Amino acid sequence: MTRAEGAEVPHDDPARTPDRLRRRVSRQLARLSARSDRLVSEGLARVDARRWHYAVLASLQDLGPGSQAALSERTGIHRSDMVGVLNELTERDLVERAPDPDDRRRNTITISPGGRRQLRRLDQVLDGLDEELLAPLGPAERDQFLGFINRLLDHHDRRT
Amino acid sequence: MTRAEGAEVPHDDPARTPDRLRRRVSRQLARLSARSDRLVSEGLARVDARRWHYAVLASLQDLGPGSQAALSERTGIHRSDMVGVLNELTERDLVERAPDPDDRRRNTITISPGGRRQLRRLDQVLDGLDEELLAPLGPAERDQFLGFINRLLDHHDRRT
DNA sequence: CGTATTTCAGTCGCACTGACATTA
DNA sequence: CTAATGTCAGTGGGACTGAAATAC
Repeated sequence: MTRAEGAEVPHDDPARTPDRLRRRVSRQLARLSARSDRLVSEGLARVDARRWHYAVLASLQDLGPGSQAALSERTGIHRSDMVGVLNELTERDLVERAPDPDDRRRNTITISPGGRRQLRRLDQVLDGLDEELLAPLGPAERDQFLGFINRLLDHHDRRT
Repeated sequence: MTRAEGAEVPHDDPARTPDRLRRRVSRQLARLSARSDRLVSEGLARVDARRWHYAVLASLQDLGPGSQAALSERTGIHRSDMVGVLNELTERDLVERAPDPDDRRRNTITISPGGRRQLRRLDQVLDGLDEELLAPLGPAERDQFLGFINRLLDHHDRRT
């Protein structure tokens, strides 16, 4: 089905040539992600949300309130982007941002009832979008695919 | 191993809660792609290249010369971005851009000997980067992973 | 005329860097 | 003092839109 490992084919050998770009994982991954991002961005925009909103709301719902730095850690959203995201979420009354009395450098972020409602909505929207994204794969394949991604992600996360 | 299909778990059910973000394929895909992109961008920058350069050079090498529109079609790079990429490639003497005598709207782009050399170099660099990206996966798993990506990509390409 | 090609200017979401003031 | 926190300004690559000029 595919070339054997370590076949030592030179990079200008016609044998590798016909699908050079198709076999470049990093490239195909980037292209797939771009399509996925567009799908998701459009879907979320229809309910006045962005990808970052979902990550923050889900983190607050599942792991409870936290400082901006803690949310940054949990979601992988950069500290300097978090402020803008929280501005948007507070504007929409989906979270509350209150000064932490125990450490006056910090804000404590809490999800609101409206935020919980929006999170349920976003989960439904994203269920549909993930379904659309993964349409060609069967249930077991989807689990494998997600498993591969998470293994790679874990591996590269532990290298920070 | 994972939840059964169609289990109808509500989005606020604690049973789905612990790894909500980890199970969102579109999100994990985007995060993995971001890490991959960074890896690749840094690696290519060390040899004065970008991702787009590789796609164009490989397409020229494997499928022969073509107009900018044709290259756009082959690589998936937007027509309006192609001009900038080709400016960079001609600056480095990796391709030649000549007016097409048969259709004076078009430029015919040809890879140069230097371009072929650079392509071989980029293939080596990218082999190393893909190896680093996929380090946790065995050979068969890598093939599966790439297979999944390409199936999804094909499916969504045929829907344009 | 409508259409295709190249080019330019600008937008957008995401990820990131560097700096700063405040507080621990 | 150093370190952490929130904030702000700015950068950068990638993907996109819209429009103009030219040639078919």
